[in-house]
Amino acid sequence: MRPTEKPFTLTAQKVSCGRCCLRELCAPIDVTPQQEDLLHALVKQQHLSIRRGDHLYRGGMPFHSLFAIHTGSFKTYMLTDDGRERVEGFYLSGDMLGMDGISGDTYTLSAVALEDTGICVLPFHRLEELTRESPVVQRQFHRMMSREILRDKGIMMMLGQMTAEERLAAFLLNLSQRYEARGFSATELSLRMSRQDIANYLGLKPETVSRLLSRFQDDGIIAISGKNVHIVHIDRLRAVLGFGDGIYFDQLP
Amino acid sequence: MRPTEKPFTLTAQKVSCGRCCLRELCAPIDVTPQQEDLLHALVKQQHLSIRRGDHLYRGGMPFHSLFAIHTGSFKTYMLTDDGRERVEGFYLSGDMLGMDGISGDTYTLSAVALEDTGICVLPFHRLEELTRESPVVQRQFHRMMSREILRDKGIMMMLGQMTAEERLAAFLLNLSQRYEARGFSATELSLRMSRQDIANYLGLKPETVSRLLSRFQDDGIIAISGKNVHIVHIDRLRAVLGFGDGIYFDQLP
DNA sequence: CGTTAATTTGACATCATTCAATGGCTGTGG
DNA sequence: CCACAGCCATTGAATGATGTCAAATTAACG
Repeated sequence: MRPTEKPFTLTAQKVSCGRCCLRELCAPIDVTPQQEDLLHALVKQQHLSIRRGDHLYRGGMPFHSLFAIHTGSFKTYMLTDDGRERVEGFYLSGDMLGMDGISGDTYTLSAVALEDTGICVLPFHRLEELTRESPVVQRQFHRMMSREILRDKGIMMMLGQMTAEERLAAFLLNLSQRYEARGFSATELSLRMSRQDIANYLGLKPETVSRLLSRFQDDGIIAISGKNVHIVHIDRLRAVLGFGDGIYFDQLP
Repeated sequence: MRPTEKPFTLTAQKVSCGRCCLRELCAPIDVTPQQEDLLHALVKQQHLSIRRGDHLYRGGMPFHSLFAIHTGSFKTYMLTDDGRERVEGFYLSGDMLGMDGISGDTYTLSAVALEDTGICVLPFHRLEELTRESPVVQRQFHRMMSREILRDKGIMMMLGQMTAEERLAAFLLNLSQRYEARGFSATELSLRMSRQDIANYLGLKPETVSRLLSRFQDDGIIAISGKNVHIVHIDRLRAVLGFGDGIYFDQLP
């Protein structure tokens, strides 16, 4: 029926935040080399490799550390009382994971690798010590947490008042923006998550996501080849959102 | 058509966190009297009265302070690009406002008083100083921010996978829980916000909220008299939610 | 290469919205 | 105190978007 498009490849590999996997803690203010050294001292001790499908942490596990994604991507989800899962977010290289654990002694969400990944471990008590020593690091850490709050507000906005079509457009544009910030192409997306995960995240059913992707393709806005999505007309995708640029529905530019 | 029920009155006035309006910063761990004095020194300098309908802050205003609600209630909302508003939350006495401003130099949301209110001002740079001096205060502040994140995750869960009926039940149960924690009746709610605000918050239309309230009343679960809602069978209201107790859709017990 | 799971697509049902009309409350000024 | 205006809330009927169920196709993986 619909022609199978040629497969796409990602065009670059480097993370935008220079030599640092602590994008979240460094951005948007440039920290001094000295402060960056402090942060690196924090993380360079412990690295972990998590294979696709394995968990970085699970809800209920004791909380000790935050994690910065060095390479790869994760999804986080929350289990409902009756055992279903609710996808909370997708995290790419440079993103910080584990902030859901700070308020209690345990993690609330679960984080599972969408591909083979490398992550940096930040013992939280060390980070707290560090923030007491350096007001700049403290401020950055607070900004990071507040940014997570804003991101969630943005998702709430999406879930609360966007149509299915708008949600999917916002999702694709958000990914595009984040890929671009990491040095990948903004128009050739490699979706690491299943349609079901996307649907769950957007508060929709997989069938709806599938239908909408097909509709976008029929309209010539995107071209799909399995997990690869080529954004043909990013302006028309933005037009689907009307005025809502998705600036708030965001995970750090 | 439906009989007008007798009006209800709230049964108590006191805030649960003793002499402190900093519920969020004190809970759930008991701070020592000494630490509490520190916190009080923070806030006792500045108090504000905001009248019903007036704004505590607006999106775009420069961020300097957090606010603890002493008496009264607020709603927060975000303006969309085309001028409509999206209600983000309702805040009661003891709740903290303004955390949306930490990540930038300006507030992102706007906060408007739903009734005449009294609030305590916490200059953020003072709070940051304080957290550098006291690891306990620091931890509490981090918990508070993380709790805001969890709360938002809970709302996302609601918006993402609950039906309209479940959302309204969750909303009423959440309010009930929070009223009770503040020494009010858990079954006699005085809704300070309009139906439109409720609908907006829940991602629904006012007509739907109105219809569902009527249905709950017809079913004998609640009794409505204008802005006063009497929960007749709180267990049946919980049953509407199935297993989801709304434990995550919460604003500190 | 075969088995299994994921995705796509169609037909239909359902829930929530939209449009429209009525009724009730609140605050204001005479 | 009453009357009026304006907004908010309720209710009904019809529409439309998204979910449900089922089947066919494709992709994933050992």
